[in-house]
Amino acid sequence: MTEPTGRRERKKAQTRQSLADAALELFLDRGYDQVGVKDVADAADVSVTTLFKHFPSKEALVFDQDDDLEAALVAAVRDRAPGRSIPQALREHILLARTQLAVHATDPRFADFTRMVRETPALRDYAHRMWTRHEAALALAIAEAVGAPEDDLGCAALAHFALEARGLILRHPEPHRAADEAFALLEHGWTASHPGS
Amino acid sequence: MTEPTGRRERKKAQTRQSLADAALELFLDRGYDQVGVKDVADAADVSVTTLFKHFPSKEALVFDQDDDLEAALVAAVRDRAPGRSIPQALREHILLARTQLAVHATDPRFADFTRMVRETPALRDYAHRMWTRHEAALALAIAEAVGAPEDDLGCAALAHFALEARGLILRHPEPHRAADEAFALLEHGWTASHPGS
DNA sequence: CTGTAAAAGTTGAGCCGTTGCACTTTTTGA
DNA sequence: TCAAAAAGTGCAACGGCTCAACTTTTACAG
Repeated sequence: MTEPTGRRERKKAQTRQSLADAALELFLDRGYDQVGVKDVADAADVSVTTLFKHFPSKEALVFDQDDDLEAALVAAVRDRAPGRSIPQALREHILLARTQLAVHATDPRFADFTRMVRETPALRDYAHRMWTRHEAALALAIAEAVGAPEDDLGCAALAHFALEARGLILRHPEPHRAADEAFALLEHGWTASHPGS
Repeated sequence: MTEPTGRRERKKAQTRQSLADAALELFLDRGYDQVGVKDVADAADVSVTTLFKHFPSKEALVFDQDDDLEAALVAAVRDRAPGRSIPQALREHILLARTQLAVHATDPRFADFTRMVRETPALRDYAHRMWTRHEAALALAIAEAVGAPEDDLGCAALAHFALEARGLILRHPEPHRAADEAFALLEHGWTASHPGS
């Protein structure tokens, strides 16, 4: 009984799912700021306190756990195609992962969802924090990839800028072009001091 | 009577000052999160409603108006010493302005103040927003300085990264070294596509 | 099975920052 | 002198979030 532990966790997961579903439904329908946590709790037929036992904040109702995010980020650097520079690998990863932290990327209303996140300050900031939280891990991965000391400032700077580039990219009407330009800048600055790819 | 308008504005300014002083005192004494707006209002002998007539939020009690900030930022680019690159000018400006958005830079407890801002998430985020709010203006100033179109992506990227570099710099134990490294990266990436300084 | 104690879940009351409203007082300028 | 503007006040309320207490469910010993 180590993995699919009992019938209890199932109910718990179900309640959690009901909350996430109700929240997405209401938020997309009326707008994030026009829906209170009480509305979500009522729609899922639980109390507000119960809601906060499942999700640490109102914003978290919309995002899934970010555990994989860090691993994927580190892997993008470590397992990059041979000959590909680290900034290039990061540009690619960020453009791809852009659509991956949603609750359900397969939902037909996915476009509405991303628009809501982009236009709601609270959600935008929350998503941004989910990324920057892994800055230290990314800096370490970069340092390992180039054989630099683990607290190397150049690696820390690249990690910082690469993650912050996301904000610039997402709010631009042509994300792909913005990414190219932003990472071209990092690419040149980076290879100047790290000749090896 | 255009400038030192009457005795009324004096009282208003005085009330405002009382609030800022009381807030700083209490925050440094007990810690930002351990003091409620009610405590500050009581200490300044006004009602909570009045407090919010003077300051738009609890965080704003600690920072002065940021009107000059944008002008100084633009000026740092426009009036930089001849031969000095834009990234270099920005590095210098950010290192200098680092200590300038406080209420009273002359206060003997200034070190405690900066430490509090650095360690209190709400204040750290607020200060960060004060900076990034002027990103568009900075991007425009850069574009003008190099004769690029006003929506040039490279200029926007440099503006974005330069302002975001602040976070990296402030949390590092040796801000000066961190600034050198971060802006060296930007410098190389920037001059690669903008040969003229 | 049964009894029991920990764990999980739930609840209502309440804190904190913030806003709106109705009202009094002060200042200003005609 | 009078009226309009502005500053201040108290109160009630809202939204996000937490706490202490209570009820259910599960796990396990006998």
